[in-house]
Amino acid sequence: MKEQAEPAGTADQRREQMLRAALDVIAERGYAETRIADVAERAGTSPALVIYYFKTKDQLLTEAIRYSEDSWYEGGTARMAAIETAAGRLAEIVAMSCFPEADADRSSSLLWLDLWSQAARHPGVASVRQKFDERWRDTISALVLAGQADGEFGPVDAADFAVTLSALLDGLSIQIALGDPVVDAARAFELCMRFVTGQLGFEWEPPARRQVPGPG
Amino acid sequence: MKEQAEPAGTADQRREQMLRAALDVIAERGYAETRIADVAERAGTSPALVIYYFKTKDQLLTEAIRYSEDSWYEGGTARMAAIETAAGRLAEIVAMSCFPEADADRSSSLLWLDLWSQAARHPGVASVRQKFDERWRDTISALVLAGQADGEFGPVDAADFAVTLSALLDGLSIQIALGDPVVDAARAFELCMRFVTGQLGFEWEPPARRQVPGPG
DNA sequence: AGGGACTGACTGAATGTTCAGTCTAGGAAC
DNA sequence: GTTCCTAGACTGAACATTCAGTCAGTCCCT
Repeated sequence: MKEQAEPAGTADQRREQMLRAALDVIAERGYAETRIADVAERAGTSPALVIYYFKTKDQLLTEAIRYSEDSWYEGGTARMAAIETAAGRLAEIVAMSCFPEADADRSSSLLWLDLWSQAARHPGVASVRQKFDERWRDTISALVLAGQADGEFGPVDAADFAVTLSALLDGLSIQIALGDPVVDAARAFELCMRFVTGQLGFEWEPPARRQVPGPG
Repeated sequence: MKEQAEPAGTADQRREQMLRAALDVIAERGYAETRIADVAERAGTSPALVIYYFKTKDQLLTEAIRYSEDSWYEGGTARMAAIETAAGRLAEIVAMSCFPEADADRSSSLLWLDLWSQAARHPGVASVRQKFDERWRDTISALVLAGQADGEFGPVDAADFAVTLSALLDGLSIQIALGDPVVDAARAFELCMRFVTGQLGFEWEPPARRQVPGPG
């Protein structure tokens, strides 16, 4: 038995280890600049083994992105399930996009920029994004319908609202990810919540559990 | 004398010709996959000449992006100058983002995806984006103030509105650029105008000059 | 003649992928 | 219990290609 950095474990663990390593490197160097050798080094193995698990570099990176998006989404929905009101869950959705560093996988927003630009040319990445966006909009839409059924929200077209809100969140994420001096996470959150409450016609007070920027 | 595709002309013309060629290639292959040889071929010259004009590949691509953004912005503002009402000018702003193909430089929205992802790592590109966004938000903000002075628009914080609208436009541009089946240009335009009119409190009727999708 | 525009032929480094094996665990045969 | 065998995990060393950037020199205009 040889002692590696990690006990190596099963093949599935190895795969996941490599996916995480790939995400680390993508966050640091960007999708296009990520080399197999980097991923291998980060995972404590050789480039050959990386190719052994994922046939090509493209496949590795595409799977890594899917992995990241899935765990980001799952983490969020798990957190949402613990919230009582539809308004609170909607606030959580907005917070997920505005405060990415609060998540287990930090720097998901930087990853999105690469996801979008790669989706333009790589069909594999495009389908990841497509499914991800669809799921995301469906989540918002279902949440609106639930809130309307409860009488929390006013009447708006749920599908239209979902498209608009997700676009707004994407746009704000860009500014946050790129560190725009005018649009930091706190302001993005506030502006977004203002839009949401205005559209759906409800008042929102911070649940005092999650830290929210004080009044300006 | 050998006949090239173009008579070559002055050095400045050559530069611009190369910048245009670079934009063509970036649109086709993406920023990261763009090779000097591609640009040279498209411009009808040799790779060596491209390096002769732009010292490095980075410089070529960065300048190309700046060139594209500038001409997109200038084209838009020129068109806006011909519009009487603030509401009409605001509609033009929204249209600029939603119908990029109508512009001289098509496919500017695909370029944005690369711009954002490259801005995350390349300081040169980052500053292009930074200045571009600032100018864009200032334009919106000034327009809102003008409309308020004319009594066309209701009272909203111009700066907040500019941040929100520009983010919304960015987000919708992503969907349009990537050909999302749920969000085409017409729907994006309609949703965006609904947001704008709702926030600023004015009615908007298509000026009948620019083609706008008829009612559903 | 001289200088700027321009080129073909190179080079050197980077890097994805292949390949020919090595090592280990575990099961079957005896 | 020992031996043999196999499949899968894993590796070091190469291979093949791609591509940015260099250079020595040519052509043309003034």
